[in-house]
Amino acid sequence: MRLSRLPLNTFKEIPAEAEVVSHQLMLRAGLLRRLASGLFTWMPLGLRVLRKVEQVVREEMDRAGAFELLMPAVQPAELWQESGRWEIYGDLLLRMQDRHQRDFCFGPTHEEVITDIARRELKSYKQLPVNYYQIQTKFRDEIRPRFGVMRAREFVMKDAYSFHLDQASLEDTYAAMADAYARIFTRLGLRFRAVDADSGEIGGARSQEFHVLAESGEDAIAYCDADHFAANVELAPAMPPTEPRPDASAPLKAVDTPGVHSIEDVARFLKVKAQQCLKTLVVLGRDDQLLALVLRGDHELNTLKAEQLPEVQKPLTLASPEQVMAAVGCAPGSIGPKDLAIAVIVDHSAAAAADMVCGANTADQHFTGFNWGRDAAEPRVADLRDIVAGDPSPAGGGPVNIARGIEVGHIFQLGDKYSRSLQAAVLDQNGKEVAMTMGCYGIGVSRIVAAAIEQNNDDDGIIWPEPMCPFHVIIVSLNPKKSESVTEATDRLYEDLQAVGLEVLVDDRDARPGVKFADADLLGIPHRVTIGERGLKSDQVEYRERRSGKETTLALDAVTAFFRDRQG
RNA sequence: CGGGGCAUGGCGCAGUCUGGUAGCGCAUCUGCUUUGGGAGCAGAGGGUCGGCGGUUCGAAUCCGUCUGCCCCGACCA
Repeated sequence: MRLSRLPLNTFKEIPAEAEVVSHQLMLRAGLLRRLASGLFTWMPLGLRVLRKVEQVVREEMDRAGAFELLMPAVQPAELWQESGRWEIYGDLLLRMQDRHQRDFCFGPTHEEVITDIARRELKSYKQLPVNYYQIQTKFRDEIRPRFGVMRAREFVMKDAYSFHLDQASLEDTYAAMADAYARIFTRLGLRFRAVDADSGEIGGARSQEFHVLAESGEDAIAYCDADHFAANVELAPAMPPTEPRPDASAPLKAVDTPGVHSIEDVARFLKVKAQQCLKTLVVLGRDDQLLALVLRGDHELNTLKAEQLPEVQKPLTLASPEQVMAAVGCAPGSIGPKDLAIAVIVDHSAAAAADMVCGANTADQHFTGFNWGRDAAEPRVADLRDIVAGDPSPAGGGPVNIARGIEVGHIFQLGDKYSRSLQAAVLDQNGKEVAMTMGCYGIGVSRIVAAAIEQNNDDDGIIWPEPMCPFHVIIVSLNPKKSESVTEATDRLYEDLQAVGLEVLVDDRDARPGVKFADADLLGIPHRVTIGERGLKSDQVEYRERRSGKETTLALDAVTAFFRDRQG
């Protein structure tokens, strides 16, 4: 492709609307343009990247034995009513009517449609298992689209759905998909991690997320390299301390703490560490009874874990200050477990600590030297907190680390949720009708592009992993208008490199060298060959690798061989 | 949906408080010079100042209202 023909607009300045680096760079490099909130046009160079990702995904899905099909983006309401999700899905579902006032939606996902296909096409256990997939545009009317294509409303997703006679068969395909996903992200040249995950709204037994590791990631992942443990922090169990609780050594003492409420304030005021404090959170329980959850001051409440408790109302809701005042007689900032009028559940770590600081259930007072068993009954304990770096791995391999990641894939064992509601059944060996068991497997194709940039960029721009670069090589032609020899050498190299299978972008624009170098860096093309009159005098050109910035001089005649050897 | 912010040529912004004939940088076009890391000079084009209403002799500026967008929280590929 010749840049002199491609209307490419790059920006020096960062567009005000872009918060994260991938969004900024995609706009600056002219890969992406915004149409409306959460809606984007993939410009020619951006689309090339998207297509490459699609192709890797497609090849690995095919290799794993899945069959590609393409379902409609627009879906009739009847199917969604049948599954019960027409009501449940809420405003995330973009609804519309046709000219006959019949209800439709723009598909945010395709369980209903694929299950409809399955119940029509699959009649016998002999046809199972089968795994269908598509690469297609979804629409989810997100409350707050952001980060460009990372969380767009319209986005490209690979979604696969497998159908099975039994759980064992599902587990085989699930494992094959986990394997295929690992191959996909490896092939794309991304640093990633597969983690145990919450199955969320979709429901079902097992689920794993695939995260591209990046500082800017929205999710926190706990992992331990020694034992291969990896889980979303949402889900990672925090192990109870193995050390027994130290004996009480300090007397219980009430101290005045005027205007001191948050753990941070309390710790500073009393000159103790946050981990010497108890944090008491009051939440709504079942039957609207209030319930106190107690954590160590340096720990965070884990919503999912709290919601697992039978006493806790789901979704987890913090009690209002008024409710707290009415139930225990003081404001939320002064609550502690001693003589508390409501039920108390304590995190393992908080229960294993002695001589703690906690609220005194009286305005502007805290206790120091609080001890379980002495100052309050031995509490009911549970795992209530987020795992933190340094906690022991649940798999026993040593301390965990915390990394940040961008979720780009998610695989689920669905079970029979949809096959039951939509009555997708086959006849088994005994001629008996059984609901099929399902799995579903998603990859955010367009999100991968943004995630790759988040993981691979520097001050000068994007650094594409080679498997997803829009072009392998950019030839920067210096002052082609002025120099016949430069133009000739450029054209010849352009042909030669393409002939050995490379995708080549030629910067033959009538622009100054600095502009071309800056754009080449911004675009993130992995390899750059600079042809200028100066070097040509001795038949030499310059090669520069984008990622390392390393430059070498090559003989013009040797460039093609250089790349051919590199390709191996 | 709750909280905060913004809306002025394609992009980034000033001007708004204190009403008085819309400006800067980048980009674009022309010419000359320049040409190995985002050139210089000279000139040019391009804006109903988000929409609607109001106040005023006069509104980008004040008031009201609507819309769009961005950021922070609960969901997700």
